[in-house]
Amino acid sequence: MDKSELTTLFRESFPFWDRISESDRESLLRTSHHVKFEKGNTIHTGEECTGVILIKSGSLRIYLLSDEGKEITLYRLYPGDICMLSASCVLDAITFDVFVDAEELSECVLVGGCAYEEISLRIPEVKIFALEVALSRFSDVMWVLQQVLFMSMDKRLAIFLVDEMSKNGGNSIISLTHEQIAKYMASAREVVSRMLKYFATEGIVEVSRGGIRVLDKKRLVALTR
Amino acid sequence: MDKSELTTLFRESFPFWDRISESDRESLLRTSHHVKFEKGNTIHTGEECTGVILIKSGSLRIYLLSDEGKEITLYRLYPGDICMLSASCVLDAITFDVFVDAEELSECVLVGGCAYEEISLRIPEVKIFALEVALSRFSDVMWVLQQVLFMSMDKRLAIFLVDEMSKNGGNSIISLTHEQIAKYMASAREVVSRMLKYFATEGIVEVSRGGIRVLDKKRLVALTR
DNA sequence: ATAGTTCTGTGACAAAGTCACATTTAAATA
DNA sequence: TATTTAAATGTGACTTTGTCACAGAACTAT
Repeated sequence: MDKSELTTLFRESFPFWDRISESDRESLLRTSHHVKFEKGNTIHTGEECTGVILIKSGSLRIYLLSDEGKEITLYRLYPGDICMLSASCVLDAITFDVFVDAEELSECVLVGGCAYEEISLRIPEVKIFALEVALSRFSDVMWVLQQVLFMSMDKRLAIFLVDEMSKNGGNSIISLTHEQIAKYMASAREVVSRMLKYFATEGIVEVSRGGIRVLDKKRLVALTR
Repeated sequence: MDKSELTTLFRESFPFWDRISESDRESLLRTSHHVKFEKGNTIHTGEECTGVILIKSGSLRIYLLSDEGKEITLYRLYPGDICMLSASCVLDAITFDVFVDAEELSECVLVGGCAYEEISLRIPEVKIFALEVALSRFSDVMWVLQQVLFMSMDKRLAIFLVDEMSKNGGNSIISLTHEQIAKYMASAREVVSRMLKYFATEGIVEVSRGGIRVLDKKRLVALTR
Protein backbone atom coordinates (compact mmCIF):
# COMPACT_ATOMS: atom_id res chain seq x y z
CA MET A 1 0.00 0.00 0.00
CA ASP A 2 1.68 3.20 -1.15
CA LYS A 3 1.49 6.68 0.29
CA SER A 4 -1.17 8.04 -2.06
CA GLU A 5 -3.42 5.08 -1.37
CA LEU A 6 -2.97 5.63 2.35
CA THR A 7 -3.76 9.33 1.92
CA THR A 8 -6.98 8.47 0.11
CA LEU A 9 -7.99 6.12 2.91
CA PHE A 10 -7.26 8.74 5.55
CA ARG A 11 -9.20 11.38 3.66
CA GLU A 12 -12.22 9.04 3.59
CA SER A 13 -11.87 7.97 7.20
CA PHE A 14 -10.95 11.22 8.93
CA PRO A 15 -13.36 14.10 8.22
CA PHE A 16 -10.73 16.53 9.50
CA TRP A 17 -8.01 15.33 7.11
CA ASP A 18 -8.02 18.36 4.82
CA ARG A 19 -8.17 20.79 7.72
CA ILE A 20 -5.05 19.75 9.60
CA SER A 21 -1.55 20.90 8.75
CA GLU A 22 0.73 19.18 6.29
CA SER A 23 3.09 18.23 9.11
CA ASP A 24 0.27 16.69 11.14
CA ARG A 25 -0.78 14.67 8.11
CA GLU A 26 2.81 13.58 7.70
CA SER A 27 2.95 12.58 11.34
CA LEU A 28 -0.14 10.35 10.98
CA LEU A 29 1.15 8.81 7.76
CA ARG A 30 4.59 8.16 9.24
CA THR A 31 3.23 6.28 12.28
CA SER A 32 0.81 4.15 10.27
CA HIS A 33 1.27 0.57 9.23
CA HIS A 34 -0.64 -1.52 6.79
CA VAL A 35 -1.22 -4.93 8.33
CA LYS A 36 -3.00 -8.11 7.27
CA PHE A 37 -4.49 -10.28 10.01
CA GLU A 38 -5.32 -13.92 9.51
CA LYS A 39 -8.70 -15.25 10.59
CA GLY A 40 -8.72 -15.68 14.35
CA ASN A 41 -5.69 -13.46 15.01
CA THR A 42 -5.83 -11.29 18.08
CA ILE A 43 -5.10 -7.67 17.16
CA HIS A 44 -5.42 -5.98 20.51
CA THR A 45 -5.41 -7.32 24.05
CA GLY A 46 -6.22 -4.31 26.19
CA GLU A 47 -2.75 -4.14 27.67
CA GLU A 48 -1.08 -1.56 25.50
CA CYS A 49 -2.23 1.18 23.16
CA THR A 50 -2.38 -0.57 19.78
CA GLY A 51 -3.60 2.65 18.17
CA VAL A 52 -6.47 3.67 15.96
CA ILE A 53 -7.48 0.84 13.62
CA LEU A 54 -8.97 1.52 10.19
CA ILE A 55 -10.62 -1.51 8.63
CA LYS A 56 -9.99 -1.92 4.90
CA SER A 57 -11.41 -5.41 4.47
CA GLY A 58 -12.65 -8.29 6.59
CA SER A 59 -14.25 -7.82 9.98
CA LEU A 60 -13.13 -7.35 13.57
CA ARG A 61 -14.79 -8.57 16.73
CA ILE A 62 -14.50 -6.43 19.85
CA TYR A 63 -15.13 -8.44 23.00
CA LEU A 64 -14.72 -8.66 26.74
CA LEU A 65 -12.74 -11.50 28.29
CA SER A 66 -13.05 -12.55 31.92
CA ASP A 67 -10.34 -14.05 34.10
CA GLU A 68 -12.01 -17.44 33.72
CA GLY A 69 -11.99 -17.21 29.93
CA LYS A 70 -15.64 -16.29 29.43
CA GLU A 71 -16.23 -13.93 26.55
CA ILE A 72 -18.90 -11.67 25.20
CA THR A 73 -18.91 -9.89 21.88
CA LEU A 74 -19.60 -6.18 22.29
CA TYR A 75 -19.81 -5.32 18.62
CA ARG A 76 -18.17 -5.93 15.27
CA LEU A 77 -16.51 -3.57 12.81
CA TYR A 78 -16.53 -3.72 9.04
CA PRO A 79 -14.69 -2.01 6.15
CA GLY A 80 -14.83 1.76 6.60
CA ASP A 81 -15.28 1.49 10.38
CA ILE A 82 -12.78 2.76 12.91
CA CYS A 83 -11.74 1.09 16.16
CA MET A 84 -11.03 3.73 18.76
CA LEU A 85 -11.12 1.65 21.95
CA SER A 86 -7.81 0.11 20.90
CA ALA A 87 -6.29 3.61 21.19
CA SER A 88 -6.66 3.75 24.93
CA CYS A 89 -4.07 6.49 25.31
CA VAL A 90 -6.24 8.85 23.26
CA LEU A 91 -9.26 8.30 25.52
CA ASP A 92 -8.38 8.61 29.16
CA ALA A 93 -12.06 8.33 30.15
CA ILE A 94 -11.97 4.70 29.02
CA THR A 95 -10.75 2.55 31.90
CA PHE A 96 -11.78 -0.92 30.77
CA ASP A 97 -9.90 -3.36 28.55
CA VAL A 98 -11.29 -4.89 25.42
CA PHE A 99 -9.92 -7.50 23.06
CA VAL A 100 -10.02 -7.30 19.29
CA ASP A 101 -9.88 -10.33 16.94
CA ALA A 102 -9.99 -10.61 13.19
CA GLU A 103 -13.04 -12.70 12.33
CA GLU A 104 -11.69 -13.41 8.89
CA LEU A 105 -8.66 -12.38 6.84
CA SER A 106 -8.67 -8.63 7.45
CA GLU A 107 -6.63 -5.77 6.06
CA CYS A 108 -6.19 -2.89 8.45
CA VAL A 109 -4.22 0.28 8.89
CA LEU A 110 -2.90 0.90 12.38
CA VAL A 111 -2.41 4.56 13.20
CA GLY A 112 -0.05 5.23 16.08
CA GLY A 113 -2.12 6.19 19.10
CA CYS A 114 0.44 8.65 20.39
CA ALA A 115 0.65 10.53 17.10
CA TYR A 116 -3.12 10.80 17.02
CA GLU A 117 -3.24 11.86 20.64
CA GLU A 118 -0.61 14.56 20.17
CA ILE A 119 -2.65 16.13 17.36
CA SER A 120 -5.95 15.71 19.23
CA LEU A 121 -4.55 17.80 22.08
CA ARG A 122 -3.97 20.72 19.70
CA ILE A 123 -6.86 20.41 17.26
CA PRO A 124 -10.31 20.23 18.88
CA GLU A 125 -11.92 18.76 15.78
CA VAL A 126 -9.56 15.78 15.94
CA LYS A 127 -10.41 15.22 19.57
CA ILE A 128 -14.14 15.55 18.92
CA PHE A 129 -13.91 12.95 16.18
CA ALA A 130 -12.20 10.45 18.48
CA LEU A 131 -14.73 11.04 21.24
CA GLU A 132 -17.69 10.72 18.90
CA VAL A 133 -16.43 7.49 17.37
CA ALA A 134 -15.88 6.03 20.84
CA LEU A 135 -19.23 7.24 22.12
CA SER A 136 -21.10 5.75 19.20
CA ARG A 137 -20.03 2.31 20.52
CA PHE A 138 -21.59 3.10 23.88
CA SER A 139 -24.98 2.51 22.30
CA ASP A 140 -23.89 -0.87 20.93
CA VAL A 141 -22.78 -1.98 24.38
CA MET A 142 -26.06 -0.84 25.91
CA TRP A 143 -27.90 -3.04 23.43
CA VAL A 144 -25.77 -6.00 24.54
CA LEU A 145 -26.51 -5.20 28.17
CA GLN A 146 -30.22 -5.06 27.50
CA GLN A 147 -30.11 -8.41 25.73
CA VAL A 148 -28.17 -10.10 28.52
CA LEU A 149 -30.35 -8.67 31.28
CA PHE A 150 -33.83 -8.65 29.87
CA MET A 151 -34.09 -11.34 27.20
CA SER A 152 -34.43 -15.09 27.32
CA MET A 153 -31.95 -17.34 25.59
CA ASP A 154 -34.25 -18.33 22.73
CA LYS A 155 -34.86 -14.69 21.86
CA ARG A 156 -31.16 -13.83 22.09
CA LEU A 157 -30.17 -16.79 19.93
CA ALA A 158 -32.80 -15.86 17.36
CA ILE A 159 -31.47 -12.29 17.26
CA PHE A 160 -27.95 -13.60 16.87
CA LEU A 161 -28.86 -15.88 13.98
CA VAL A 162 -30.82 -13.17 12.19
CA ASP A 163 -27.95 -10.70 12.60
CA GLU A 164 -25.53 -13.32 11.35
CA MET A 165 -27.64 -13.93 8.26
CA SER A 166 -27.91 -10.27 7.35
CA LYS A 167 -24.18 -9.83 7.98
CA ASN A 168 -23.61 -12.48 5.31
CA GLY A 169 -25.88 -10.73 2.85
CA GLY A 170 -28.91 -12.88 3.63
CA ASN A 171 -27.13 -16.20 3.21
CA SER A 172 -29.11 -18.78 5.16
CA ILE A 173 -26.03 -20.80 6.08
CA ILE A 174 -24.17 -19.76 9.20
CA SER A 175 -20.75 -21.36 9.49
CA LEU A 176 -20.06 -21.22 13.19
CA THR A 177 -19.69 -23.93 15.81
CA HIS A 178 -21.94 -24.00 18.87
CA GLU A 179 -18.88 -23.16 20.93
CA GLN A 180 -18.22 -20.00 18.91
CA ILE A 181 -21.84 -18.89 19.14
CA ALA A 182 -21.78 -19.45 22.89
CA LYS A 183 -18.70 -17.24 23.23
CA TYR A 184 -20.26 -14.51 21.17
CA MET A 185 -23.25 -14.53 23.51
CA ALA A 186 -21.51 -15.16 26.85
CA SER A 187 -23.45 -18.39 27.20
CA ALA A 188 -22.41 -22.06 27.29
CA ARG A 189 -22.01 -24.44 24.39
CA GLU A 190 -24.48 -26.93 25.86
CA VAL A 191 -27.11 -24.23 26.15
CA VAL A 192 -26.66 -23.21 22.53
CA SER A 193 -26.72 -26.85 21.40
CA ARG A 194 -29.96 -27.53 23.27
CA MET A 195 -31.61 -24.41 21.96
CA LEU A 196 -30.55 -25.11 18.38
CA LYS A 197 -31.86 -28.64 18.74
CA TYR A 198 -35.18 -27.23 19.89
CA PHE A 199 -35.20 -24.81 16.94
CA ALA A 200 -34.49 -27.80 14.70
CA THR A 201 -37.43 -29.82 16.07
CA GLU A 202 -39.57 -26.80 15.27
CA GLY A 203 -38.27 -26.81 11.70
CA ILE A 204 -36.75 -23.35 12.05
CA VAL A 205 -33.17 -24.45 11.42
CA GLU A 206 -31.18 -27.45 10.33
CA VAL A 207 -27.97 -28.19 12.20
CA SER A 208 -24.90 -29.93 10.90
CA ARG A 209 -21.34 -30.08 12.11
CA GLY A 210 -19.85 -26.60 12.02
CA GLY A 211 -22.88 -24.96 10.49
CA ILE A 212 -26.53 -23.99 10.75
CA ARG A 213 -28.97 -23.52 7.92
CA VAL A 214 -31.93 -21.29 8.56
CA LEU A 215 -35.02 -22.89 7.06
CA ASP A 216 -37.78 -20.58 8.29
CA LYS A 217 -36.54 -17.02 8.64
CA LYS A 218 -40.02 -15.67 9.33
CA ARG A 219 -40.43 -17.75 12.45
CA LEU A 220 -36.91 -16.91 13.53
CA VAL A 221 -37.66 -13.20 13.20
CA ALA A 222 -40.91 -13.74 15.10
CA LEU A 223 -38.86 -15.16 17.98
CA THR A 224 -36.83 -11.96 18.17
CA ARG A 225 -39.89 -9.93 19.12
CA MET B 1 -31.26 30.46 44.13
CA ASP B 2 -30.18 33.81 42.71
CA LYS B 3 -28.21 34.58 39.62
CA SER B 4 -24.82 35.00 41.25
CA GLU B 5 -25.18 31.69 43.04
CA LEU B 6 -26.07 30.03 39.74
CA THR B 7 -23.08 31.66 38.08
CA THR B 8 -20.79 30.31 40.78
CA LEU B 9 -22.19 26.81 40.28
CA PHE B 10 -21.73 27.02 36.53
CA ARG B 11 -18.18 28.27 36.91
CA GLU B 12 -17.41 25.25 39.09
CA SER B 13 -19.21 22.77 36.87
CA PHE B 14 -18.28 23.94 33.40
CA PRO B 15 -14.52 24.31 32.82
CA PHE B 16 -15.27 26.41 29.73
CA TRP B 17 -17.43 28.93 31.60
CA ASP B 18 -14.99 31.82 31.55
CA ARG B 19 -14.04 31.21 27.92
CA ILE B 20 -17.47 31.52 26.35
CA SER B 21 -19.13 34.80 25.44
CA GLU B 22 -21.30 36.83 27.76
CA SER B 23 -24.32 36.14 25.59
CA ASP B 24 -23.70 32.40 25.65
CA ARG B 25 -23.44 32.52 29.42
CA GLU B 26 -26.70 34.46 29.49
CA SER B 27 -28.31 31.87 27.28
CA LEU B 28 -27.33 29.03 29.62
CA LEU B 29 -28.46 30.99 32.69
CA ARG B 30 -31.77 31.91 31.08
CA THR B 31 -32.69 28.31 30.20
CA SER B 32 -31.73 26.92 33.60
CA HIS B 33 -34.07 26.04 36.42
CA HIS B 34 -33.37 25.24 40.00
CA VAL B 35 -35.43 22.23 41.00
CA LYS B 36 -35.85 20.14 44.14
CA PHE B 37 -36.76 16.50 43.72
CA GLU B 38 -38.29 14.44 46.48
CA LYS B 39 -36.89 11.03 47.30
CA GLY B 40 -38.04 8.55 44.69
CA ASN B 41 -39.07 11.15 42.11
CA THR B 42 -38.36 10.32 38.50
CA ILE B 43 -36.43 13.15 36.87
CA HIS B 44 -35.97 11.80 33.38
CA THR B 45 -37.68 9.01 31.47
CA GLY B 46 -35.73 8.75 28.24
CA GLU B 47 -38.56 10.11 26.15
CA GLU B 48 -37.66 13.76 25.86
CA CYS B 49 -34.49 15.81 26.30
CA THR B 50 -34.65 16.86 29.95
CA GLY B 51 -31.35 18.67 29.58
CA VAL B 52 -28.03 18.73 31.37
CA ILE B 53 -28.48 18.07 35.09
CA LEU B 54 -26.12 19.55 37.68
CA ILE B 55 -26.41 17.91 41.09
CA LYS B 56 -26.21 20.34 44.02
CA SER B 57 -27.26 17.95 46.79
CA GLY B 58 -28.66 14.47 47.20
CA SER B 59 -27.98 11.68 44.71
CA LEU B 60 -29.38 10.47 41.43
CA ARG B 61 -29.67 6.94 40.17
CA ILE B 62 -29.33 6.33 36.43
CA TYR B 63 -30.88 3.03 35.38
CA LEU B 64 -32.25 0.93 32.56
CA LEU B 65 -35.86 -0.20 32.60
CA SER B 66 -37.18 -3.11 30.56
CA ASP B 67 -40.65 -3.49 29.10
CA GLU B 68 -41.45 -5.99 31.86
CA GLY B 69 -40.40 -3.56 34.59
CA LYS B 70 -36.99 -5.07 35.35
CA GLU B 71 -34.34 -2.55 36.25
CA ILE B 72 -30.62 -2.26 36.58
CA THR B 73 -28.70 0.63 38.04
CA LEU B 74 -25.98 1.81 35.68
CA TYR B 75 -24.37 4.32 38.01
CA ARG B 76 -25.15 7.02 40.54
CA LEU B 77 -24.33 10.70 40.59
CA TYR B 78 -23.50 12.89 43.57
CA PRO B 79 -23.08 16.62 44.30
CA GLY B 80 -20.75 18.18 41.75
CA ASP B 81 -21.50 15.50 39.13
CA ILE B 82 -23.18 16.18 35.83
CA CYS B 83 -25.78 14.04 34.09
CA MET B 84 -25.30 14.25 30.35
CA LEU B 85 -27.32 11.23 29.17
CA SER B 86 -30.47 13.14 30.05
CA ALA B 87 -29.50 15.67 27.38
CA SER B 88 -30.07 13.28 24.51
CA CYS B 89 -30.34 16.07 21.97
CA VAL B 90 -26.74 17.11 22.68
CA LEU B 91 -25.41 13.60 22.03
CA ASP B 92 -26.79 12.15 18.84
CA ALA B 93 -24.50 9.12 19.17
CA ILE B 94 -26.56 7.99 22.17
CA THR B 95 -29.51 5.97 20.94
CA PHE B 96 -30.63 4.25 24.13
CA ASP B 97 -32.99 5.51 26.81
CA VAL B 98 -32.12 5.76 30.47
CA PHE B 99 -34.20 6.70 33.48
CA VAL B 100 -33.07 9.00 36.26
CA ASP B 101 -34.50 8.96 39.80
CA ALA B 102 -33.67 11.01 42.87
CA GLU B 103 -32.48 8.57 45.53
CA GLU B 104 -33.10 11.11 48.25
CA LEU B 105 -34.20 14.72 48.44
CA SER B 106 -32.01 16.26 45.73
CA GLU B 107 -31.40 19.81 44.60
CA CYS B 108 -30.50 20.09 40.94
CA VAL B 109 -30.09 22.67 38.23
CA LEU B 110 -31.53 21.72 34.87
CA VAL B 111 -29.81 23.35 31.93
CA GLY B 112 -31.84 23.46 28.75
CA GLY B 113 -30.46 20.84 26.39
CA CYS B 114 -31.12 22.90 23.30
CA ALA B 115 -29.30 25.94 24.65
CA TYR B 116 -26.32 23.79 25.49
CA GLU B 117 -26.46 22.08 22.12
CA GLU B 118 -26.57 25.37 20.23
CA ILE B 119 -23.41 26.56 21.95
CA SER B 120 -21.68 23.20 21.60
CA LEU B 121 -22.11 23.40 17.83
CA ARG B 122 -20.13 26.65 17.77
CA ILE B 123 -17.59 26.15 20.54
CA PRO B 124 -15.54 22.94 20.27
CA GLU B 125 -14.52 23.05 23.92
CA VAL B 126 -18.15 22.92 24.99
CA LYS B 127 -18.77 19.94 22.76
CA ILE B 128 -15.63 18.16 23.99
CA PHE B 129 -16.76 18.63 27.56
CA ALA B 130 -20.16 17.06 26.85
CA LEU B 131 -18.59 14.13 25.03
CA GLU B 132 -16.01 13.52 27.74
CA VAL B 133 -18.60 13.57 30.51
CA ALA B 134 -20.76 11.12 28.59
CA LEU B 135 -17.83 8.88 27.72
CA SER B 136 -16.69 8.69 31.32
CA ARG B 137 -19.97 6.88 32.06
CA PHE B 138 -19.18 4.31 29.40
CA SER B 139 -16.61 2.85 31.78
CA ASP B 140 -19.15 2.62 34.59
CA VAL B 141 -21.52 0.69 32.36
CA MET B 142 -18.76 -1.70 31.32
CA TRP B 143 -18.12 -2.45 34.98
CA VAL B 144 -21.80 -3.27 35.41
CA LEU B 145 -21.68 -5.53 32.35
CA GLN B 146 -18.63 -7.36 33.69
CA GLN B 147 -20.34 -7.92 37.03
CA VAL B 148 -23.54 -9.23 35.47
CA LEU B 149 -21.73 -11.52 33.05
CA PHE B 150 -18.79 -12.84 34.95
CA MET B 151 -19.56 -12.76 38.67
CA SER B 152 -21.68 -14.90 40.95
CA MET B 153 -24.46 -13.41 43.04
CA ASP B 154 -22.64 -13.63 46.36
CA LYS B 155 -19.69 -11.72 44.95
CA ARG B 156 -21.94 -9.10 43.34
CA LEU B 157 -23.93 -8.63 46.51
CA ALA B 158 -20.75 -8.30 48.55
CA ILE B 159 -19.45 -5.67 46.13
CA PHE B 160 -22.75 -3.84 46.36
CA LEU B 161 -22.75 -3.80 50.16
CA VAL B 162 -19.13 -2.66 50.35
CA ASP B 163 -19.81 0.13 47.83
CA GLU B 164 -22.87 1.12 49.79
CA MET B 165 -20.91 1.34 53.01
CA SER B 166 -18.18 3.51 51.54
CA LYS B 167 -20.82 5.69 49.89
CA ASN B 168 -22.18 6.35 53.39
CA GLY B 169 -18.77 7.23 54.73
CA GLY B 170 -18.09 3.82 56.20
CA ASN B 171 -21.37 3.57 58.08
CA SER B 172 -22.06 -0.12 58.64
CA ILE B 173 -25.83 0.31 58.41
CA ILE B 174 -27.34 0.14 54.93
CA SER B 175 -30.92 1.38 54.82
CA LEU B 176 -32.32 -0.34 51.77
CA THR B 177 -35.00 -2.97 51.33
CA HIS B 178 -34.21 -6.27 49.63
CA GLU B 179 -36.46 -5.15 46.81
CA GLN B 180 -34.41 -2.01 46.24
CA ILE B 181 -31.13 -3.90 46.30
CA ALA B 182 -32.52 -6.39 43.80
CA LYS B 183 -33.48 -3.58 41.44
CA TYR B 184 -30.06 -2.01 41.73
CA MET B 185 -28.53 -5.33 40.71
CA ALA B 186 -31.08 -6.53 38.15
CA SER B 187 -31.78 -9.53 40.32
CA ALA B 188 -34.89 -10.69 42.21
CA ARG B 189 -35.89 -9.83 45.75
CA GLU B 190 -36.06 -13.48 46.78
CA VAL B 191 -32.52 -14.03 45.58
CA VAL B 192 -31.24 -11.08 47.58
CA SER B 193 -33.18 -12.22 50.65
CA ARG B 194 -31.75 -15.73 50.43
CA MET B 195 -28.22 -14.47 49.95
CA LEU B 196 -28.50 -12.00 52.83
CA LYS B 197 -29.86 -14.76 55.02
CA TYR B 198 -26.86 -16.87 54.11
CA PHE B 199 -24.53 -13.94 54.89
CA ALA B 200 -26.35 -13.61 58.22
CA THR B 201 -25.85 -17.29 59.13
CA GLU B 202 -22.15 -16.73 58.46
CA GLY B 203 -22.17 -13.75 60.83
CA ILE B 204 -21.20 -11.33 58.08
CA VAL B 205 -24.34 -9.19 58.32
CA GLU B 206 -27.40 -8.72 60.49
CA VAL B 207 -30.71 -8.14 58.72
CA SER B 208 -33.70 -6.24 59.97
CA ARG B 209 -36.71 -4.76 58.26
CA GLY B 210 -35.54 -2.11 55.81
CA GLY B 211 -31.91 -2.33 56.76
CA ILE B 212 -28.72 -4.34 56.90
CA ARG B 213 -25.90 -3.97 59.39
CA VAL B 214 -22.49 -5.15 58.28
CA LEU B 215 -20.84 -7.01 61.15
CA ASP B 216 -17.71 -8.38 59.50
CA LYS B 217 -16.45 -6.08 56.79
CA LYS B 218 -13.25 -8.05 56.32
CA ARG B 219 -15.08 -11.19 55.31
CA LEU B 220 -17.39 -9.17 53.11
CA VAL B 221 -14.42 -7.65 51.30
CA ALA B 222 -12.89 -11.12 51.00
CA LEU B 223 -16.05 -12.21 49.16
CA THR B 224 -15.56 -9.46 46.59
CA ARG B 225 -12.32 -11.03 45.37
C1' DA C 1 -56.71 -0.92 68.73
C1' DT C 2 -57.39 -1.82 63.99
C1' DA C 3 -56.97 -1.79 59.23
C1' DG C 4 -54.03 -1.44 55.58
C1' DT C 5 -49.61 -1.35 53.52
C1' DT C 6 -45.00 -2.68 53.04
C1' DC C 7 -41.50 -5.88 53.79
C1' DT C 8 -39.74 -10.48 54.32
C1' DG C 9 -39.96 -15.74 54.32
C1' DT C 10 -40.82 -20.03 51.98
C1' DG C 11 -41.51 -23.84 48.89
C1' DA C 12 -42.21 -25.47 44.34
C1' DC C 13 -40.79 -24.89 40.01
C1' DA C 14 -38.42 -23.14 35.55
C1' DA C 15 -34.48 -21.44 33.05
C1' DA C 16 -29.76 -21.28 32.38
C1' DG C 17 -25.05 -22.57 33.44
C1' DT C 18 -21.66 -26.36 34.91
C1' DC C 19 -19.55 -30.77 34.80
C1' DA C 20 -18.27 -35.24 33.28
C1' DC C 21 -18.23 -38.18 29.87
C1' DA C 22 -20.15 -40.49 25.60
C1' DT C 23 -20.71 -40.33 20.71
C1' DT C 24 -20.24 -38.66 16.18
C1' DT C 25 -17.92 -36.54 12.39
C1' DA C 26 -14.21 -34.71 9.88
C1' DA C 27 -9.38 -34.37 9.04
C1' DA C 28 -4.73 -36.23 9.20
C1' DT C 29 -1.65 -39.88 8.74
C1' DA C 30 -0.03 -44.35 7.95
C1' DT D 1 -7.95 -47.26 1.98
C1' DA D 2 -7.76 -48.03 6.76
C1' DT D 3 -6.65 -46.12 11.05
C1' DT D 4 -5.68 -42.70 14.26
C1' DT D 5 -6.47 -38.19 16.09
C1' DA D 6 -8.81 -34.15 17.04
C1' DA D 7 -12.82 -31.37 16.95
C1' DA D 8 -17.67 -30.93 17.45
C1' DT D 9 -21.82 -32.34 19.37
C1' DG D 10 -25.07 -35.07 22.60
C1' DT D 11 -26.66 -36.20 27.16
C1' DG D 12 -27.84 -36.59 32.02
C1' DA D 13 -27.07 -35.07 36.63
C1' DC D 14 -26.50 -31.23 39.24
C1' DT D 15 -26.00 -26.10 40.83
C1' DT D 16 -27.28 -21.48 40.60
C1' DT D 17 -30.36 -18.03 39.66
C1' DG D 18 -34.88 -16.33 38.59
C1' DT D 19 -40.17 -16.80 38.90
C1' DC D 20 -44.49 -17.42 41.09
C1' DA D 21 -47.83 -17.75 44.61
C1' DC D 22 -48.91 -17.04 48.93
C1' DA D 23 -48.11 -16.62 54.06
C1' DG D 24 -46.72 -14.09 57.88
C1' DA D 25 -44.45 -10.24 60.22
C1' DA D 26 -43.63 -5.42 61.03
C1' DC D 27 -44.48 -0.90 60.48
C1' DT D 28 -48.12 3.33 59.61
C1' DA D 29 -52.10 5.88 59.80
C1' DT D 30 -56.30 6.47 61.23
